[in-house]
Amino acid sequence: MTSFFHVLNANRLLTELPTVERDGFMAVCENVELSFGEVLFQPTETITHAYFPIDSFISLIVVLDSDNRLEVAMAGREGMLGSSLVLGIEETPLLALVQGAGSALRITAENFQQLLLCSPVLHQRLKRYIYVVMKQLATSAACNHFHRIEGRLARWLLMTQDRAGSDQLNLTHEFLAMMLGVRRAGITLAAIALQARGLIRYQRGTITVLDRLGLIEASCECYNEDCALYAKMLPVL
Amino acid sequence: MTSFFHVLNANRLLTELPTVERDGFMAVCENVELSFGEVLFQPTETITHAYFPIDSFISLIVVLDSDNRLEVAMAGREGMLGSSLVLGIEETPLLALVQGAGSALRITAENFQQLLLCSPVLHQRLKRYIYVVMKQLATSAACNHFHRIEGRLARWLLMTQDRAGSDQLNLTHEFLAMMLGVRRAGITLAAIALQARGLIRYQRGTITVLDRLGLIEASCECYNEDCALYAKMLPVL
DNA sequence: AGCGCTATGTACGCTAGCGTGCCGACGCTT
DNA sequence: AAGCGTCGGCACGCTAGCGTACATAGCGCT
Repeated sequence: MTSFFHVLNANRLLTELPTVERDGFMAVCENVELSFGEVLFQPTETITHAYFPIDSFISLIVVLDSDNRLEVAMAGREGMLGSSLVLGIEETPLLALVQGAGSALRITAENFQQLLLCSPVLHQRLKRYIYVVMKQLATSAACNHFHRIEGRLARWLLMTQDRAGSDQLNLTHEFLAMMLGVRRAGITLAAIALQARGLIRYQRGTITVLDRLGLIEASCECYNEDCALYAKMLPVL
Repeated sequence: MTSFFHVLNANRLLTELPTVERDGFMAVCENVELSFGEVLFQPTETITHAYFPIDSFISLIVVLDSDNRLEVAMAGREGMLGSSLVLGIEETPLLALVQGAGSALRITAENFQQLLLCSPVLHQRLKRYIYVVMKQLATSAACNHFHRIEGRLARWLLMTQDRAGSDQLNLTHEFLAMMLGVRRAGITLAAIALQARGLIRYQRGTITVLDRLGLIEASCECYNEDCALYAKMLPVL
């Protein structure tokens, strides 16, 4: 197995493709480094590229107005950005903000859409991915409405940990407040509660997950359901 | 802003198709009557049919658990049910509840997926529809989180009015409470406020829209944005 | 060592909405 | 005309979370 293949292998949507499809993809993609805070897409902007994160991850955020924004989805190595290209639409409804620096494979919108025409396996897999995202969006709507900050915070930390592949996350309360659409002080209280239960430890912009199972326990059910849905629709082959 | 429904008496996704595609569709679809309260899909159930409402409309509801449910989308003659079939997935994530009785065109999952293979115009239009739904799901998440009951109620009444094609809606506060994921008493207060402003009138299970423009004024911006998005992505040809 | 920026802790009063329960009014049935 | 089930009005205390403000504490920089 070549190291190049290993890199490709790192995005879960691209694993185990037929050789011809993989080669086709590799021929037209490029490796890019994404840095924290980078904005890949602005809402309603035309998409020029699709991204397949390898060890980076990106938050997808609804911007209602300048005061009200809310993260509704996240894409790491299990997903992609620019999925609306799969539907033949060259615009994105959401703000895409790089939340974990790292690398990603990038492909131009045009090449990507060409490629899909002769990559039925990939195409089908990406349609399944869109279905997963739709269900997650719907669940998010209910979760944000009904669940308490503490449970939502726990869920968010778990999702981030999965994508960062590390116990240690660089996050401020301020940033978390923006993601969850709540006050910074609200995050502080929830974080104190989680820390008091020994589930996390944090200091000045770094949060460490100490007890992953306990955190799952503390999170709302939505975390487990998200995982189960992904596993069902996009199993590791 | 005017609503985008009043002109047509057929399903808007099916209008202005090339003759070949329309004939193909008509050959395999059937007309069905949907009655209030009927459940067309249960979450995670296998979909057997796609529906294209004509003068009926259907609520799509996330069921978190027995206490917590929330409407996240609505499909009337501007949309369809079973859009995941367009993605090649034969299951639905949401509860589909008939909210306005009436007729719809129905087509079996198998026929539908066959048909799409030789109906490029329809296929493309339905992919655009999925994009619209995705954006609406994302916006809903933020709207339900940030906006007050009164504004959300106004928005919901407008959306329902558009799809019912009538000023008079048969709705109880109880039902509205379930849709918006709030208390019945919360709806009563919001409804009193809207009535006091002369925007609606209601009485024992019937709500009449008196001042549509005023109601738009009272609703959150999400209503206008939904309309604008649909108009942009799926214009009348 | 001291400065200053930023992250976090905390406290204040306030509001929206919750859960609940009760009552009256409407209107359908008999 | 009476009875009854459903619908809507309302009131109670309660909670989560808001907006705001200010204080402390860690950390990099000079």
